[in-house]
Formats: sequence, structure tokens, C-alpha cells
Amino acid sequence: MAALGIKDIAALANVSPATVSRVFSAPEMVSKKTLEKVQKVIDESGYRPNRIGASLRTRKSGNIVAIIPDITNPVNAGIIRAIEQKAHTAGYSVLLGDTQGLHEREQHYADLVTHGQADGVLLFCSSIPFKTDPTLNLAQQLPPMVNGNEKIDSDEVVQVAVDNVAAAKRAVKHLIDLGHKYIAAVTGPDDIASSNERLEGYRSALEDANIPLDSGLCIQGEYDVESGMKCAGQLLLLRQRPTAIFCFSDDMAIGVMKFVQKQGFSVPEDISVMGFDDINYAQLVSPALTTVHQPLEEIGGLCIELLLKQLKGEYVEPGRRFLPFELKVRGSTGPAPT
Amino acid sequence: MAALGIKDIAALANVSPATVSRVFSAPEMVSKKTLEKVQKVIDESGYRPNRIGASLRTRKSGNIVAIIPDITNPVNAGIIRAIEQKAHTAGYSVLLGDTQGLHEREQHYADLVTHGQADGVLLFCSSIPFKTDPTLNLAQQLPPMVNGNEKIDSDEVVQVAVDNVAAAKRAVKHLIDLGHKYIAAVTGPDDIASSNERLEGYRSALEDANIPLDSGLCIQGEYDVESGMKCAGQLLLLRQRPTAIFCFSDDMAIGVMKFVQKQGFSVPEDISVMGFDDINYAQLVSPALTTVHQPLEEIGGLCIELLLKQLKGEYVEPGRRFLPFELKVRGSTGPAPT
DNA sequence: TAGTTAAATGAAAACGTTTTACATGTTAAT
DNA sequence: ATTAACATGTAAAACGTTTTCATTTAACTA
Repeated sequence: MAALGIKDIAALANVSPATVSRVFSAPEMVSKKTLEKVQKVIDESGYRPNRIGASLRTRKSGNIVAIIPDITNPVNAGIIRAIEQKAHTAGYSVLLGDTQGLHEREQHYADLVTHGQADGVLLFCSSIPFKTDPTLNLAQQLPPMVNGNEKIDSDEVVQVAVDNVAAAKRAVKHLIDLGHKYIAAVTGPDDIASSNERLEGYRSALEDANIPLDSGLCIQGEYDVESGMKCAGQLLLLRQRPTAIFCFSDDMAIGVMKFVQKQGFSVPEDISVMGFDDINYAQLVSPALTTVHQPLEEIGGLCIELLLKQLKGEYVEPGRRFLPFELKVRGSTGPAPT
Repeated sequence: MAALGIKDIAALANVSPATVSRVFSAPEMVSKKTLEKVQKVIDESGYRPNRIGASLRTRKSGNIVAIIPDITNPVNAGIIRAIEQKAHTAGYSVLLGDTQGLHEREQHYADLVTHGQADGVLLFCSSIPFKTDPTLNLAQQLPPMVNGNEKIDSDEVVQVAVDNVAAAKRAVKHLIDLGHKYIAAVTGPDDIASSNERLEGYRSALEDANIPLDSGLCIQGEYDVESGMKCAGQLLLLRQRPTAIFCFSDDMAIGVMKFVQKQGFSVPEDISVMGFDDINYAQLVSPALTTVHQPLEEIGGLCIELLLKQLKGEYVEPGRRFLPFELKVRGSTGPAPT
């Protein structure tokens, strides 16, 4: 069953390939009569137009590639789902580029667009995986692209995220308001921009409250549950133990909560724990996790929207766009022990 | 900066396009001298071969499409990650088809292969989204495909999953061994094969123990946390309340646990709760969830392996392949109250 | 050296569409 | 009846590769 092509259909229907093509892409410019005739042949033959052929001609693949560190992370999964839905209704398919944090992989997936396999990039990491000529205008060297959830150090790329410094600041303020003075931070890897921004917010909140910054209270984690546990272990060893721990991800927060509870402390009576992200499971652990809500659906949605706009050829103002976060106060934070 | 093609490179290097092509795909059959010459031109010009052009000629897109109900479900996310990794090292990119359980979407994504945009399908749902002629041999009408984690009613398709009936049976036996007699089941949607298989395992375990089947104890959920809560609500209303609840997903189990706890029951003293899947968070709720472990990595890995084999043209024996499950006994199950 | 074989290269067709430029047929206006 | 204008349709080029087959070049053999 050698798949038949547009020419075969044309022959069967006694029209030219051009007409068949128009039946799909511009039916209004073919007469009703021939339209029906061709349609009938198409239906009867089960003809499936080959999109590769079309892509070659139109120079559009109909794909976009989403580059994310780890699909297993609920934050990313939520964003990806939103993207996928909207891309689908816009007629695009999404290629999943799970990098596991490897730059080499970022490169690889970015290459999909330079190789014509994708028309645009959704980038959820903090560096531009394209070789660019620094003497030239950056924006002109980039394909349609939007950076989500992270920060790229350039005001020429369009970016959407939550205001991490404001959000972290708000979170820490919550702890300060509860009377905490020894507030630890469990950060993410230091090559991740969002983590550094959250750290800045943490510092800023302490500064506003005239609480001296104690670098011993800042521990670097890996954003996952295990590293949360590990960091909690380190924090509990401190001579002056923190009364509150602000974690830069819910997973880490859940990890520290588990660990401190296992050590016999109670949350929040002895130690308050705060997360960041508001993944589904944040409400389901005990006690429910106080955290900063990120609007995943909106983030993903805006990213893809802005990308689609670019793909349509519309101009999209570069720069950052902030989406609103929300402090979710639940059971894992409480007044500082006296 | 009109992207330059293989002909331009050929011209620049004073060779034919064929030679340039060979530099990439069969460097061993071009002499060292010309190889270097061409390579130099390629490097200097920053030439990126257009994969669409190549695809058209070779009739291979280099993509595979993974059709899943919901990427937000940790089970699916885990599987997809495994797939993505192996696909990547094999030179394939994966198109993500998140269907939200909609058949129409399954169709759409399956169409990607009939349209040449993907070379094979990984199908994580329980019906074949291709129109097939029932009078003809099924296997010959299907593209390279493997069905994962579900069950399709045909012995002509290659399938990989956990033995759901055995697994569910094992789970219920655990509860029976603890002395439970009133064991409820919170199932998934009844058009999902895996759920029906688990139900069968549940029945079989009861039968073996001579416990009469009480259909009032079987409630249909939606696999997610909310539906778990809802079902728990119904179960607690029963005149003869169950002492154990077996949920067909961890999410639902977490939901019922939350709910029964909120109603003042304690788990497992009053009611034992059992899940299925063993997602990460199963260990992190309180009490930790007893559940059936599914080897996500292995499932995804085997799926993609079998698909790659087919794509290489090798024959793959159709039929089901079972991967081992494992009962994880944790804190949410205990002896039946006396 | 001439003859033979093997290795390296090139010319051109093919993959399946879209689209431009043009041709034909039809209608409306004079 | 003649022409202009328009509606439909067509032929053919183009998109960027790969690959078959023929040809040239290089490398041996006798």
C-alpha cells in the first residue's frame, strides 16, 4: 500500500495537484463543483497529505520545542500541560526537550529549530543555547523564542515568570511577621537564576527587618526532596538552630519537613517550614505546607501565546513579564517559639 | 542571512552536493583530503543541514509521538522521562501528545504518523486510534507502535505493562492477611482497561478468601486526589463501613486518606488505605502509603526500546510483556480493628 | 607501460508539497 | 459582437536533502 500523493489524487479527480492543494488550504478559491469532486476522491482513497513535503515547501515544521530541566517536576509538568493544550489548538505540536539540567542537551534541543524541525523555542532554563555573535544585535540572531520561569541576562529576549525576588521577600516577611529571627534558606543550585533571585528576596526581607544576614543559615539544595532532607540535617546541627526554614521549592520543603519531624521536632511548633511553588501535594502533606503559589497554567499559557504571536510574524516587545504570585498560608508555619 | 544549503556548501568547497551529504552520513567513503576541505567550509559557514529536506527524501522524520492521558500525573511523567532519555540517545525526538483522556485527541496525535511527522507511536491508552479495516490483518495496518501501561484488546499489538490483575490481587491479599473483611475498592473510569484488570484482581483475591463480593463497596473514581476524597465520602456513609480501602491509584488513596482523617478516623487504626503506583509522594504523606510499586523507568524504557527495534525494521513479537510489580508495605495499612 | 580493479566523486532524479505566473473559460459591459 | 474583467484551473519551479548509477581518478598488478 504505497501511500498515494497529491498527484495521484489529482489524477484520480482529473484536476491538477494545485487544485487538490487548494482544497485543503484555500477551499474558497475552488468552485463548489470541483471541490466536491476532489473531496470525494480524497475520502474514498483515504489520502493523508504528507506534512513533511508541505513543510519543506513552506519552511514551517508546525512544531515548537519546549526545553525544560525535568518533566518529572510537577511545576514543569503543569506548565507543559498548559503549553501543550494551547499549542494543539493553534495547530502546533510540541517536542519535549527534557534536559536533566545538562547544557549539552539544551544545545541539542535548541538545534532542532536551526535544523528546521521546530519553528520556535520555549526555554525554561537560564542561558541561551544558541551560539550568537556578540558584535551583532542579539534579538535578530534568535529564532522565535520565549523564556519562561527563569531569567536570562538580556533585555532583548521575551521572558515570563513570577517576580521571584518579590515573592521570596513576601514569603520571608510572613515568617518575620510571625516573630522568627533565625530564618534559614534552602536554595537551589547557584547557576539557576530563579534561585538567585529568591535569595535576593530573602536577603532583602531580612534587611528590611534589620535582621543580620547569617550566611551559615543559607544552604544550597538541588530542588528535590532528598536534598531537602540533607539540608535539614545540616541545619539541625547548627549551634543556633533556625526556628524557620524557607525552602526555594516545595519538594525541598517537604523533604526538610519529613526530616525534622523524623528527628522529633514538630512543625510548626518547633520549626516553621515554608515552600515555594504550591504543587498539588503541598496541601496533602502534614501539616499542609505554607508556600508561594505560582500560576503554572498562566505561565505556560502566556509563554505559548507570546511564542505563537511571534510565529505569526507579529512583533512582541522583549523584556520580562511578571505574573502574580500568591502567598498560601497553611499549617506548616506558625509563631516563633518563645 | 538566507540560510545556505548543501548546494552552497558544495559550491564553496568545489565538490558536489553528494559529497557534502556523505561528509555527514558516510564520512568513511570520502577521502581524507576532501573531507577536511569540506569540513572547513562547513565550520566556517556555520552550515546547518535542514532535516526537513532530509526527511522528505528518507521518509523518516526522526520523531516519535507519545500519547498519554495527562502529563501532570506523576506516573506518566516518570514514564515519559524514561522514554525521552532513551529516544534522545537513539537520535529521536519525542512529540508529546497529552490527550486529557479525549479520544479525539488520541486520533489527532496518531495522525501525526500517518502524516509523516512521526515514525512511530507510543500509546498509553486503551484503544487503537487508527481507522483500520477489520477484514484485513491488523498488524499490517499499524505503524510501528507499542502500547504501554494499558491493555488493548488484540494480540497483534506489542504491549508492556505490569500484570494489573496479579498486582491488585496481591494488594488485596495483603489486606486480607491483615484480617480485613470489608474491603472497599475505589476504581478508575470503567473505560480504562487497567482499572478493569485491577478490579478483576480485587475480585479474585476476595473469592480466594471466600469473602463475598459486595458491589456496594466498589466505587468508581477518576484516578485523581479529588475523586478519592469524594469516594471516601460515599464509603463512610455506608451502614457497614469498610475497614480497608484499596484505591487504584496513589492519588486517590491520598485523597481518601485525607478525607477519612479529616472526618476523625485514624489511618490505619480505624481504616487501612492502600494505593497503587508508588509515586514519590506516596512515601511523603502521613502515614506513608502502602502501595504497589510500578517500575516506571523500566516500563518507559522497554516501550521505547521495543519501538526503536521496530523502527530499525526488526521484528518484534506482538503480545503482552509483563514487568514486575512490588508490594510496598508502609504505614497506611494495619490489622483490621477488632 | 599497459591493463585491471578499487576507491572517490559527480550528475541527476526523486521525495510530496505549495505557489507563482500564466492560460483558459465565463460573465458583464459597452 | 467585441472587449474587459474576472473566476477557475494548470504547468512548472521550488523547497533541501539523499541515493543510484555512471564516471573519473587513483592504486595496484603483471
